Formats: sequence, C-alpha cells, structure tokens
Amino acid sequence: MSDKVSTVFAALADPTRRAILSMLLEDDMAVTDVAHPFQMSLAAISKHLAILASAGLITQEKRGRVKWCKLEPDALREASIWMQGFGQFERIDLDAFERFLETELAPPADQAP
Amino acid sequence: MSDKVSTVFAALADPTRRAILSMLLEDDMAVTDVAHPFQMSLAAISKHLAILASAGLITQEKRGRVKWCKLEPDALREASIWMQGFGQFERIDLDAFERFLETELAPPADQAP
DNA sequence: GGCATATTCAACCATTTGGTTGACGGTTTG
DNA sequence: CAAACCGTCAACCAAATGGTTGAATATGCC
Repeated sequence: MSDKVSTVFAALADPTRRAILSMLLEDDMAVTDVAHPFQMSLAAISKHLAILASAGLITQEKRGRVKWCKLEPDALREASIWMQGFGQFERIDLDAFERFLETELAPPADQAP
Repeated sequence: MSDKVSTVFAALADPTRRAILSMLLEDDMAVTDVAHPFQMSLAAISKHLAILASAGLITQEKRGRVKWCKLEPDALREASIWMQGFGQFERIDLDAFERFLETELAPPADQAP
C-alpha cells in the first residue's frame, strides 16, 4: 500500500467506514456517537476512525474528554482525479471542468443557463 | 466486503492493479504482456487480473491461447458517484455534467461544437 | 477525592491478501 | 506427435485486516 491514493481507496473499501463518512456528512460527531448505530465494539470503531484519519478523510480534535470527528472531503480529490483518468472522463480538460464546477455549483438561485 | 462498491474500491487500493488499469487504458492486452513490466510472477498478475475482473473493472476474453484483457471503465461509475456525494461534487447536476462531457469529449476531428 | 464517562492500548484470534513455486491443461506450431 | 507457449490451479507462506476483550488513561462532575 503505502502511497496516498492506495490508502484512500483502502479506507473506502470498507462499508462501515463509508457509512461513517456518510454520517459525518451531516455533522461533526463524537467517537461514541459515531459508534452508536453499529453493532460492534467501540474499540473497533475507534480503529476505523484511525484508518479514516490516516487516510486524511477525517480529522479528529479532542475537546475536553470527547474527540470530535470531522469529514475532510478534500482528501477524496486525489483519488477522484485518479478515477477521472478512466472511462468517459479520460480526455477531460481539468481547467474546463473547474470552470464547469464554478458555474454549476454556484448558489441555487444564481444563474440561468 | 461483499458489496459492489467495496469490491471496486478494494480492487483500486493496490498500486499494481491501478498500474494495470492504466496500461489497459492504452489498449487491450494479453495476460503475459500485462505481466511483462512487473517484477512479479505471472501467477501473481493472473490473480490481480482476476480481482479486477471480479470487480467488473476489466473483462477477459480468450481467443486461441491468449486471453485478452479489456478495460471496463463503466464499473468505476458507481464508485465515482459514491465519491461525488462528498466534497465539491455534492451538488453536481449529473445531466448537465453529461452534456458537458458530450461536448468536451467529442472525438478529435469529428464534429465542431 | 472518588466515581462515571470517553477513548485508546495491548494482546489475542480468525480470515484475507499478496506473493511464491511447481505441476497441470489448452493451444499452436514445427 | 512432440515441443513450446499461455495461463491457471494448488499448496504454501508472511503479513495485514477486522474484530474481540480487558486494562489503562484522561477528563469532567458531585
């Protein structure tokens, strides 16, 4: 493994970890709260979170006795860009794609195409 | 693992397998030729190819005594869509993205946009 | 101080992964 | 037919993965 992209993909290859990421999409969460919906030990979830953190997909910050987990979506970018090298995306102009995103992702009631 | 998305991500988590996919981006290849640049046994590459095939990322067709490997980029779509749930891609309009691709990825000397 | 809460550590276990080697089954060619 | 080539299978191995439990470490509260 070792390289960055491999680490990210490996982290994403586990459904529990993907579920955790989906949960964190809503809001930052404490480790205990992340663990709550799963029927596995807190230690197991703690390990999953460590893996997500070492892949850069989340960051953890301890405030008081609780450790808050925060999604870091930017870590997906490199892997996402790798994937865009394939399929319909293979000849993509990344600058044009960037411009596309800027207009497409503008605030809801902003522009009329 | 078991689910489709997990299988695809797991397949992508290995640098050898990603290298193979990159090679297949150029052209279809025989197993032996895929194995050539790597310094590991043919059997090992054969296993990697089986993993890529079971993830749906490639297909293999035997013609005569050689087995041809072909990239199947569509298998990346589901995983790619999953990733788009995060980060800057979360509010993307897939139809608009499709139209964008159609113009942006038009065959070199085919039609003038 | 003492107890409850939040999280990790350490040791352990079963299974999977990524690799090796050698034998084997098809296919092509001399 | 026999020899060479293509690829997989089977058995094995070391290391990584995903999980468990119980003890340990912080922190907060009465």
